[in-house]
Amino acid sequence: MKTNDCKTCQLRNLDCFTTVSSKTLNFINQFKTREISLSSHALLTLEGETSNELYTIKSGWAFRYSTLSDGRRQILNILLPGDFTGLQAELDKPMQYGVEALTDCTVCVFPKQHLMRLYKNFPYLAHDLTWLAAHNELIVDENLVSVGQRNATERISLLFISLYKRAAQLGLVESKGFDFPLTQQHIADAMGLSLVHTNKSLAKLKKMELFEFDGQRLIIKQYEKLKKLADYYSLPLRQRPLV
Amino acid sequence: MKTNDCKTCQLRNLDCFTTVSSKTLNFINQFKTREISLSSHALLTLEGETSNELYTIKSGWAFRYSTLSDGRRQILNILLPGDFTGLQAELDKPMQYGVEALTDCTVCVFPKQHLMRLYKNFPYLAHDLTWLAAHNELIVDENLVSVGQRNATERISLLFISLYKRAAQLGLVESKGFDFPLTQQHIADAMGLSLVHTNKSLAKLKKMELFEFDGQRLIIKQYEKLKKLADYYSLPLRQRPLV
DNA sequence: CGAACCCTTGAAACGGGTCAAATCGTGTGG
DNA sequence: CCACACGATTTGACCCGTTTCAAGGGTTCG
Repeated sequence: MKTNDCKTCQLRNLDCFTTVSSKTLNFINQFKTREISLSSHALLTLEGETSNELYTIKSGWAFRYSTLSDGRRQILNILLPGDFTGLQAELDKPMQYGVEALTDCTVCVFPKQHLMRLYKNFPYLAHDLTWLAAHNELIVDENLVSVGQRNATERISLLFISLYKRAAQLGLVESKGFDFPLTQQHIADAMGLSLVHTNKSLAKLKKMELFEFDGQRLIIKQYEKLKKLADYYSLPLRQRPLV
Repeated sequence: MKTNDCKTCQLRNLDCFTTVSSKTLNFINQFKTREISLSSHALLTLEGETSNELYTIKSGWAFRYSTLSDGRRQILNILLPGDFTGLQAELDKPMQYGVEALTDCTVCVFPKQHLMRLYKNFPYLAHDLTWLAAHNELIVDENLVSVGQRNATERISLLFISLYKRAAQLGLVESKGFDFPLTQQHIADAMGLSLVHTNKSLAKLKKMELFEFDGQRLIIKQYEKLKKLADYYSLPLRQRPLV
């Protein structure tokens, strides 16, 4: 048994992920070419680089971003364990975005070249991949609504609510709090705000006692109020595939 | 032969779309349950509604949008002929977004229920579907970068450049111009700007002679300057699947 | 002890939002 | 054929949220 065998993957024990047949699991296991360990701030992929690989975050947090030529950076999506990325890019074409680790991460790597083998032999898995691609878009959609229509405090509220829910699904939340590796600069870049204004908006929400930071932990003190402020309407939760 | 036979679909004559085997084409043809004719302003799907269908725009323009409870609306993506939507939503779950026609449209409808049959028997087609889902995300990504990082004139420039390229691919551009059914309110809602400021920014770009309107036609007068202003780096163009 | 990073705060400038009103079609009904 | 309504576009004035500039303080780590 390989040390990094998919059969023993801790994520599969979480009931937010679907279960798959052992035959499928075997395939995933041999489809996976390797596992990467990234330390915080390390880059998984570069903008403009070509990549022939697909990635699943096994542990840790990362983010997908895109920068303009003058350095302005937009964070497109925060990646949590179980999240999948790499499909957006064309084989042999430079990618429009990069992926950077927020914490130490382990990432499972799959070759794009053999993707058709998956589609030919594992239609259910293929269907899952499409689901994941569509689900990723939904998250970007949500971000776009925030950045386009909400003001600073609403955006931050929504970000917190949304990450809270995703973390909770993964069993990362304990007594209303979870490890939160984003700096204020990350929040600013994700929400299309300046650092200074992000700081002031955070201070405002803090004074309203909607949340607090305990070191690196974000504690959601008043979930319902935060939700209302963000005008949040929940995405339907269901089991999601893990590739 | 059905009147709306996929084999005679005009879109397939465009060389921006991949060709498929006649067997596959037959399947697509019978997979399609019906065709919808929408008039301008008509709603294809409603926010919060459940839909068990997938849609391809056959002709006309439409847009996907999401609104907050107080009425603020974000346009997520403009849909042109050949564009595909509906994957984002879960079967039996309410959708987060609606789709509205910008012009008179015809839309091809496929049932989500029988999607697995496609995955089981047409792996290449299944692969195409995933590609389409990922490609859709790329467009939303691009919008998010705009809305998050660019100022008003940059955003509008990018929107025009991006629609120009998409229209050109479809053979809709003639002597630098193409039919442009968006109102200034649409542009505002897509770019996260107010109507008034959109109008003033448009006036500014118009005075710089970067573009002009000739009735409903948008004419790109200085493509390169517009591109530079938008800090545009082009998406790789390749043939794309048409389902 | 300094270097690097992150968070915090104040003051001033500005881009974009809001309010209000006029103009310009374009289509409709009397 | 004119009158009117309605939607879309313009324009001006004012206001406010956010950005920018600047500086200080905290913490970690070599």
